[in-house]
Amino acid sequence: MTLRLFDTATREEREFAPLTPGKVGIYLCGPTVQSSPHVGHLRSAVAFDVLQRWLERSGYQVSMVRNVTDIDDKTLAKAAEAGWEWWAWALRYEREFQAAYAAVGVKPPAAEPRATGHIPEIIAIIARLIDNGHAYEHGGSVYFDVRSYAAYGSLTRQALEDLTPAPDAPADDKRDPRDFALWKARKDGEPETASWESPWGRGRPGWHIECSAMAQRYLGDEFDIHGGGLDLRFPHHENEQAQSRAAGYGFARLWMHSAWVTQSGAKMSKSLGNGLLVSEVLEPHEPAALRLALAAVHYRSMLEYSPSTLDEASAQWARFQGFVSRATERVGAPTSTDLATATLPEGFVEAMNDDLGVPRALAVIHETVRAGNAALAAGDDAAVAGALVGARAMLDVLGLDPAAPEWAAERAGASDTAMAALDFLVRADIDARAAARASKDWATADAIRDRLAGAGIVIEDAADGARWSLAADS
RNA sequence: GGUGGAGUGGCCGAGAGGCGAGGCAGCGGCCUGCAAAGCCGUAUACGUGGGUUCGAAUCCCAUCUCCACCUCCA
Repeated sequence: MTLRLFDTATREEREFAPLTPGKVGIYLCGPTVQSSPHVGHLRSAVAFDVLQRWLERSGYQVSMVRNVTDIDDKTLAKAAEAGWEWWAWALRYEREFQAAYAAVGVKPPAAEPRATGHIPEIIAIIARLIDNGHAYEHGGSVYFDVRSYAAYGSLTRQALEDLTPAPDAPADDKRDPRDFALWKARKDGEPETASWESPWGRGRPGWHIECSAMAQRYLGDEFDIHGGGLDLRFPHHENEQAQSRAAGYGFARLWMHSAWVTQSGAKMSKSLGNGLLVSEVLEPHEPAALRLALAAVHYRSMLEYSPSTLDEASAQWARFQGFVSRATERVGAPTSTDLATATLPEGFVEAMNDDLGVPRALAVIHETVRAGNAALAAGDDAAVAGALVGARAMLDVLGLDPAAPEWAAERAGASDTAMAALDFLVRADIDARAAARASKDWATADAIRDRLAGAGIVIEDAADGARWSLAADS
């Protein structure tokens, strides 16, 4: 069975066939870096990170391009208000986004281009659109002529006459009120550094044209997948597609859109004031639990976020972690080759191939972990080893292998040497407790356990002796 | 007004004509000195009203409610 993906443009699942065999080019709309990232931003990033990991596991070489929109009206306005240079303001938030992505295990993209670094490419496309009659200049600004392009509205199935006017310029300046800006003439009061020379005078690019230019620069005239949040479909993606295709390029062959995070049914967003900052969520919870919570729901379904969401994810994460560490202690860690070549359960593969069915894939992982835990209790080491390899390989596809370096290090928040030293100290207490238990001195044994618990160290008794671990953060 | 999406057990969430996904919480049991972890078991679930069908959460009709995009938005 091959991978099938839901194409938002045709609204149906389609068999995925890359333009170039063995390779996949993906353009993902990244953040507009004008304020701190919230949980919703991470959901989109995690969803496409899982796509990348599944494609890679399936043998493809993936070029993921995720842009940074580092200039726009809001960035300029907010920076001015704060007395910052706009570029310093943008970079500050770009760093916050990068840190947030990294925290939840999103792989760094192959390219992370900034809009302001691609002015020549942007100008070239605009010039081409003017030449072929799909764009026109007025007062130093350039607009896309929506009526010149018959397919306008096709991505989102909207008729031109049903749309409300684009508000990015006075209607008088445009041939049609729904025309949108490709190039914005510099306005009085805007910083000199926020404008560039162009055939139409100084100015800066419109939002949509940036993505058309960067996608083409890194992925070519036509590429496999364009992704982004569902809220970008219109006008952003509709306009991107119109520009690029009107300019004569094939552009994206398939569109994927991730749904958003809701709270009490309402979309999480800054403008509604219900945006939950990543920094707030990560304060009491492990990043891996946040990633699990965001990945666990199918990417096209709304994800209802509540205070218990992270508690539940933490519990699941502890279950995965517990099995992996117990099983590893018993049968040893599989080699990276074992993990890379492991045959994944059929149910898992089918679920992932069916438009990334992570919820069903997760169910298979739970089944594997349950079988592994049972084998652990039964002393069936061969079965334990099999379950360990399988579970880790599947979890890795979701970016959630507990033994992967990013999570293993995060868990302890300490280096290997510090952990070894801690183990040496705790071991003495465990031995003392074992002696007390041997002589049925339960009071002493419990006192030792309680004392360790007070220090955040959890003791678990097993048939072959006690083991310790650090308590979960939450 | 236009274009879409959603209503599933206490909660989160899959599924999309016929064996009650999975997780979290709860309850009972096993294990344990007690715990913890783990395992086993445990649910009159599919917004409402009709209809089609041997059989519907899944199809059809009607209806109610909620959400989103058409402003910046992942």
